[in-house]
Amino acid sequence: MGAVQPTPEPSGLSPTGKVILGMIASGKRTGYDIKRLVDKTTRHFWAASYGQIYPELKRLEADGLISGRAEPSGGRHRRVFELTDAGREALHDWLRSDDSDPSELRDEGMLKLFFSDALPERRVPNIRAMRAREQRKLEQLLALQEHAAGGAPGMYTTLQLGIGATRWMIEWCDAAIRDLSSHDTTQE
Amino acid sequence: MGAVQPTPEPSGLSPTGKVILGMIASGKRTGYDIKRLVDKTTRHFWAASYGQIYPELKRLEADGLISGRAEPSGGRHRRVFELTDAGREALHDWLRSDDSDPSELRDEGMLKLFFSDALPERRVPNIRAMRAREQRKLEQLLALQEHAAGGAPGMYTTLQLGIGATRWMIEWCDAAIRDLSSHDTTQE
DNA sequence: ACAATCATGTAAGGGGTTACATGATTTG
DNA sequence: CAAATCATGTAACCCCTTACATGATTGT
Repeated sequence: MGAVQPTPEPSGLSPTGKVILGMIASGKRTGYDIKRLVDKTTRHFWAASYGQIYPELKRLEADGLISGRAEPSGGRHRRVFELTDAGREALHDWLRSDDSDPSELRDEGMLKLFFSDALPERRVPNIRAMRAREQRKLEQLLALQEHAAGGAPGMYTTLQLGIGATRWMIEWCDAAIRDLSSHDTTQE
Repeated sequence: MGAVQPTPEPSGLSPTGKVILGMIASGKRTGYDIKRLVDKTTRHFWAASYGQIYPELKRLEADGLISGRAEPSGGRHRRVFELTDAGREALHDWLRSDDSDPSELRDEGMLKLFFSDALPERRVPNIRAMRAREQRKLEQLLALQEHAAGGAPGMYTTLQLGIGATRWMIEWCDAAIRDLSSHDTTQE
């Protein structure tokens, strides 16, 4: 009864806190820098928006994990953050933890496929649409590849994983389209 | 200025609304049934909780897309829902739409891998932990397979997709562990 | 001059989970 | 008779995105 104790995260870090600490670990960054970096690198498996980033920067600073100082560029408002010792320790603690939240996926194309018995003639078109989305994603990842050529191993490895998984999905779609097209051409 | 108009979904259906209509399309269901079905089938790419399901059932009924009637089993409170004509139409409209929200992934293991340059000795152990999670997921999916043997094509196909993708991930982890273990045994 | 980019921040709302409260029925 | 399962529902939070407000600087 009474107050519900908020399930304490193993690391104490919020989801967005993790990505912020990680991004700041490789150099001083502004909130804006972090957003750009996330969009360019982790976006396909871990997104973040301004509405999360700026408030979380405040919280992390209040908790003593990062420290920011004003570094205006011209007359332009600008706060650059770096890790404190406690922040680096928190990051390492998190990276050392063996348990992670299970990966979460939400895929509307798969849901449509799952329910496609309610409208069987849409099954193949929907798989074609899935394939098109994966193709677009693949192109985006491949575009990042050259930019990330001389990058750190972590970045390189996750990008290769993303590219490989996306290619696998495209091939799966092709195989599924072939299979379904052969033995029910139009009618059941 | 003034009121912010809430970006209207193409189909008008909320995310949870989609899964509810789809689940009810194949037979009359209670909220409890829907939760069980989701956990047994779509959970690995589309989750839903009681806290979403029951309020959404009310909304869908208020919108005339489903209709529920009391069918107590013994003295036990029980409301069974089925699609109205409008509900079936809404489901079909959604299934016919070619655009879907892009698939979203949130994977803490990949984020740790991305930042692993901050603690390189944890790189391989973290991939091993990812592999273990995927292995557990594979076992769950394989367990569903026999239960879903005589199931509808949509269910069968999405399950095969999940199994295939998970297997691909496990193999990727194995290859990555091999590669990383060979050319930096302990030191850089 | 105009547009693009750099830069910070907030308000409102959407969507979600967890934990709890409640109680009947079935199964071992 | 105890435990599991069936069944409904809500309150409290958490996390997140979108859209907006604001303004300086840089590039064309």
